[in-house]
Amino acid sequence: MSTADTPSASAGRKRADVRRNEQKLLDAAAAVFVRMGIDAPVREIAAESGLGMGTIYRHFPTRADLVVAVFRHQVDALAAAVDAAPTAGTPYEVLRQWVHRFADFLVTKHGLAEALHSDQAGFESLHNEFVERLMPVLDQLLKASAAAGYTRSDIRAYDFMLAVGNLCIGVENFPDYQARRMIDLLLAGLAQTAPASTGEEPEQRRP
Amino acid sequence: MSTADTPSASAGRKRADVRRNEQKLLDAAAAVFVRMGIDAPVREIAAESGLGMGTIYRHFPTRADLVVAVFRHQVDALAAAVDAAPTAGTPYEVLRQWVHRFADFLVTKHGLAEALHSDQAGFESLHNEFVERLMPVLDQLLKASAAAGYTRSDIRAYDFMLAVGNLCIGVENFPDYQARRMIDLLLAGLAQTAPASTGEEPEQRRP
Amino acid sequence: MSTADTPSASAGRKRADVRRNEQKLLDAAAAVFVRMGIDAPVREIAAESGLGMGTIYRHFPTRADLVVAVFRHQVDALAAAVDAAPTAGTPYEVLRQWVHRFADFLVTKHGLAEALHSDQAGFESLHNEFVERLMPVLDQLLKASAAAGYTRSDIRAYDFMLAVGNLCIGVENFPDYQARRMIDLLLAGLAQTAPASTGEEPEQRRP
Amino acid sequence: MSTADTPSASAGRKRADVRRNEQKLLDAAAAVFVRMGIDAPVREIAAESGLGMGTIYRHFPTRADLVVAVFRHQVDALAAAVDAAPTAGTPYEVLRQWVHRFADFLVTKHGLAEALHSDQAGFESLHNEFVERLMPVLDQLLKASAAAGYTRSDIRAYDFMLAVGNLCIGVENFPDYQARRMIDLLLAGLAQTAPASTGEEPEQRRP
DNA sequence: AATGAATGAGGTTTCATTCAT
DNA sequence: AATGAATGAAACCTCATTCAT
Repeated sequence: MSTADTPSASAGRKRADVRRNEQKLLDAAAAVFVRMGIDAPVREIAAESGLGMGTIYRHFPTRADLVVAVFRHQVDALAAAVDAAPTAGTPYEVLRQWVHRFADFLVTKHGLAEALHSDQAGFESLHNEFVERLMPVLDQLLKASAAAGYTRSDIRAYDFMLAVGNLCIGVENFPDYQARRMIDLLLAGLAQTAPASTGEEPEQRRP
Repeated sequence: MSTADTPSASAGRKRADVRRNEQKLLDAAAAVFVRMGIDAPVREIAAESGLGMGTIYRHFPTRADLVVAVFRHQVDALAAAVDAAPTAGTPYEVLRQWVHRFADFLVTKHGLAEALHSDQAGFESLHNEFVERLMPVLDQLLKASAAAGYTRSDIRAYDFMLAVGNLCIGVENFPDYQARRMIDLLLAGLAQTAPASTGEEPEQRRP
Repeated sequence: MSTADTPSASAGRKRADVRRNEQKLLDAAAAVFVRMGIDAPVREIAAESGLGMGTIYRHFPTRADLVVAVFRHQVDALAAAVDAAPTAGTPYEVLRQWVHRFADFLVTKHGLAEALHSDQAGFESLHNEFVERLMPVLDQLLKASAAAGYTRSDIRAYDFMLAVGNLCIGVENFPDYQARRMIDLLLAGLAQTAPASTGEEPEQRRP
Repeated sequence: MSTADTPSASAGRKRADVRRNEQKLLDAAAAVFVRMGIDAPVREIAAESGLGMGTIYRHFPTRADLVVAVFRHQVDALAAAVDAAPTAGTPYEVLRQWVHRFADFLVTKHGLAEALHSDQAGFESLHNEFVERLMPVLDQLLKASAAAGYTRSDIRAYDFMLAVGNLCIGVENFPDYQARRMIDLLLAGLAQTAPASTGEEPEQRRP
């Protein structure tokens, strides 16, 4: 009666603990992933989190579950970013900014870009998660830009997304590699639409 | 001059055996790398080659040594290709063809593109090998194309090489991913030189 | 007199709950034992019962306690069977029927016969339970049959009980094994008493 | 030439070592099986043998392989025993002696009798090994005894063998259990053939 | 009294690497 | 020089059991 669904002191407390532990795990995993890559030993994550190994298995039966969970937040944010942005510029510029934000995300998570394309069994779900959440967003951006005549319309969001992801690989291991420039190059290639054919487009593109 | 380094009859014979074994190992490793990836168990390679594991370690103390050796031949061929090619087209076309040949090479070697950017200790030498052998070639091609006005001149061969390599990652695991189109996009970005600023360039570019 | 030990209304209610839970546990355990054997994970039983694991430990601190409790009912029934039976035949026939009923019991409980002779620490109590409850019964049957001249009198109930139990082992894993025939063989061996000592017995035995 | 197939010093030595190690493993496993049962940790056996765990897996990939190997010798001896014995008595007596020797074997190997009927995956091979090697022998003994009129002819060697094996279970855990007497009881049951038909047999049986 | 999250010992298995022959 | 047996560290995963709520 009284305890309806108000998180009562006792029931609520327990749930809070559990959630806190899950957060600890996610934080620890994120840290360890940065330090040792996505294949880090479970024990390492357990140690980092201060929790037991069994707890990890309870929360995330599969390594992929953990990886997906670790990054879900940021993937969500990324997916939401496109709506939040107050259309700061041309569709092409919006696209460009989002792509770089995507790259930011990948680059700051050591091993994430690599894991995205891993052939390791069990990482399909990670790949899928990204594709399902982000590809629609990117697709929308690409279509808008193409519709406005800024970019080619024959590039698939899937390919483009993976390509950007791939270009981020190795940034940390080879500090001399300038992934950003390559991403810009790819974006430039996108912009190089069948240009001078009519001559009107340029004005359209650069008003 | 040529045979000068043949020691004695017996020693020479030995050397032939050794060299034959080395070749066996390289062939076996190449086959296994295709089958199981670049991280295949040493024992697997030993079995494939018909030789003992100890022999592998004698010849190639480090896994990277073996990997480098396995691909050196093809790297050499790639490096030589640029001279051999009878300038079949514009510098940009030559560049384009070489880049795709490079991609061919990476894509057909399961796991090679990945290994190139691996952070696994011991794979720097593989990276270095590629950089040392191929970057000069690519640099030359880029410079030629830029000098002829086809492409931007502010792109470093190092970045471009790694970028192309990166774009090849995942081809086998995600068959839907069309790496070639993305490589072409990158090349297109390269071509999109500082464009309509003067208006003369276009003629220069497509004579 | 009878309800004298009911404490207070509230406490009594509690007790009812507790008893109900205990029954749930016993039912669940019985089901799980059949499904997964006597060593089934505690969690499995908890899940089956709808109760928590801690509750199991409260009621049955030791696995053996649970096992014993699960089967106590049927052990009791078996112990009682001898009185209930309206002496349907010769003492030997009564003995034989009881032995087969005992075998029925063991065979239908997956893993019970095995557990009875397990060296796993903690199963002594199971063994003891069986010995304490059933051996007296069997002893009585054996003595009656021997006294009537049907069977040897030099066989201990303890040995015989364990032997019958043992003969039931493997019935499920090796469907070709015909435990019943072997039990009958054992019973036949029992009947082969030191024969013609007096001369009257034989007629009595095989009329 | 000279090294034909004579176990040369170098080649022969290695092989000898390997064999010696295998023997060490078998001895160690036998000891550990006695001490801790047939499910003893691999590490324990490794420790006992003074060899590494990997060596065990090399020699005996499966636990069952090891178990079978440990007991093969004695199984062989048991299988051979029937021929070696200089027919010391009636067929029934020969049968009886062999059965007891079989029991000796099982009883002295802690956990063997249990393992023979284990439902643990992977022990089928142990069961099979026993059945294949020993059942024919027992079958022959049973048939001989039956043919000479000493015993019933309707008992299958398979059942009888398993029964004897079963009766040995628990000898060590329950020192009060007299398995031998039960085996004799089973044998007695076997002998109690449809006797009184002629009346001569009894004399024949107990001269 | 009940719950079930957390713990971590314990067992398994794989493979890179060494080294005696 | 070649061999491959041996080693053992590492990683995985499962549950019995405890204990805070």
